[in-house]
Amino acid sequence: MLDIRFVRENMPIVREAMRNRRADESILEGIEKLEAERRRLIAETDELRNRRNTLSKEVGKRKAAGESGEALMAEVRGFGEKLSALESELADVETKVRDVLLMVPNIPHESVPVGADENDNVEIRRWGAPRDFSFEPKNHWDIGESLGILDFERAVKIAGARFALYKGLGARLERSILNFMLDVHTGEHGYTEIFPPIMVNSASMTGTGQLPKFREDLFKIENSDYFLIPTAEVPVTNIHRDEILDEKDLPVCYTAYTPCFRAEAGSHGKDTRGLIRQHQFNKVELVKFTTPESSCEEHEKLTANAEVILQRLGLPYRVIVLCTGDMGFSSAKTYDIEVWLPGQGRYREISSCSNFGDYQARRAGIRYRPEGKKKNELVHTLNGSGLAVGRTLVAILENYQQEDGSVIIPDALRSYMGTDRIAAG
RNA sequence: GGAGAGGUGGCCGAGUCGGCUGAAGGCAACGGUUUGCUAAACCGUCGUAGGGGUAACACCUUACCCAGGGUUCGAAUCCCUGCCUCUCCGCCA
Repeated sequence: MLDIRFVRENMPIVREAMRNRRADESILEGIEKLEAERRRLIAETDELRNRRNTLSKEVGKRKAAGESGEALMAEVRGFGEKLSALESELADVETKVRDVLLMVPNIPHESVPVGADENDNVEIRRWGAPRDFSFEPKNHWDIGESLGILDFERAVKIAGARFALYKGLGARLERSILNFMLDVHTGEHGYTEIFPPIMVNSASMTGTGQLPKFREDLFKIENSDYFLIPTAEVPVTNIHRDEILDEKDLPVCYTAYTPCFRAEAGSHGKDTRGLIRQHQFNKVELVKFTTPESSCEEHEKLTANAEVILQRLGLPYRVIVLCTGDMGFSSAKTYDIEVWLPGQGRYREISSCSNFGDYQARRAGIRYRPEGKKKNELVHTLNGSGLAVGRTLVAILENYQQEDGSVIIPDALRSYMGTDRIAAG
């Protein structure tokens, strides 16, 4: 959420940001009047309350002095109605202002390229070279099924479309990948491991920005206020909701493995086969809380931390910066890491690393005490996948497939797998 | 699931029969004095948010003692509902 004061004083900037994002500017209609009204009502109610409080104290004094406060009491009695009318009017206006603010996306960082859609994203760098195949590379679902390590048909029977069943070395590969990732991030990159609840309440979903705007993307548990998390970002960022952190503890860096659940509303027909787009998938997430001064630097580091995983696994990838039109709602700047998939002959997203600035922190009330200053300030929050586990498995199957149908296990995973190859039979 | 107890500032903890309590006291923290250094002692500061105000401070004011309602001239203090925590019993992994 943006600061109402910032919005009020910088309307042109806000409007331009929304235009650049292809967001619907019309929700800003009337916000200035509402905000002026809000402040007018605050002044009015405060004034009335002040008079009431003063007179009520006077009643107390008179009673203590043995006099009757009846006359005053009668006078103040009349305040009640006026006051509650004003209060409900104010509450109403405040809700309206807040509702608008919750629908306004973050302002893109100045370094973000302006663009309409994914075609305007800008590639920053590439690592590794796609391998030359002496045969026609297969896609991962064919590889997985013929090796007997992925079973999509039975997953449909058990749950439905967009679910997968991993079996034998397939299940083990998934587990190996996520353990490897966690070991690298905790052991080498200094992140603290978290294993959070994977169902959260609506306050947490609002804190990180999934609610109210993206409800249809979430799975909701019936007869409760619980939602299945779409990413560990939600529970992990909300660890410090409504807290004030010490500057000396910053940056706070967490990594968490969790299953993630997404309704994938509006993506009918996209990636219907294979593991790319599932209702349930595993992800290792990286989350940071930093000072405003260091958030850009920490963003680069976080992205680099995710890249290391691909490098260790020998998977070619590229990093792109999302343009204004393709960025997520709460993000100020996002790098996507895309891994090369020979089966598809193109790069596919495997990680998305975002700097949210103070946008989530304001919603979620996450602040810190700057050393030497009196005033608390909002932290900056960042997160990124480090990485999506299922898609990493896809990339390994496709990049390391052999002509005989077997798959070589990358060196980094062999100790986890207990084998160097997955072969049929 | 049954029966009790409770939710106060960064932490601990007091708040009498509702008024002068934004909240005693302690700890921690910060600034200072003292000290050969450390420790100790002493003095002071020390919640958050909104609005007004200021060049910026100062300052004024409102709200907040789990949340939401209610009673009252006036509520941390009384009543109701919800959420959460703890203890005991039962049950289950």
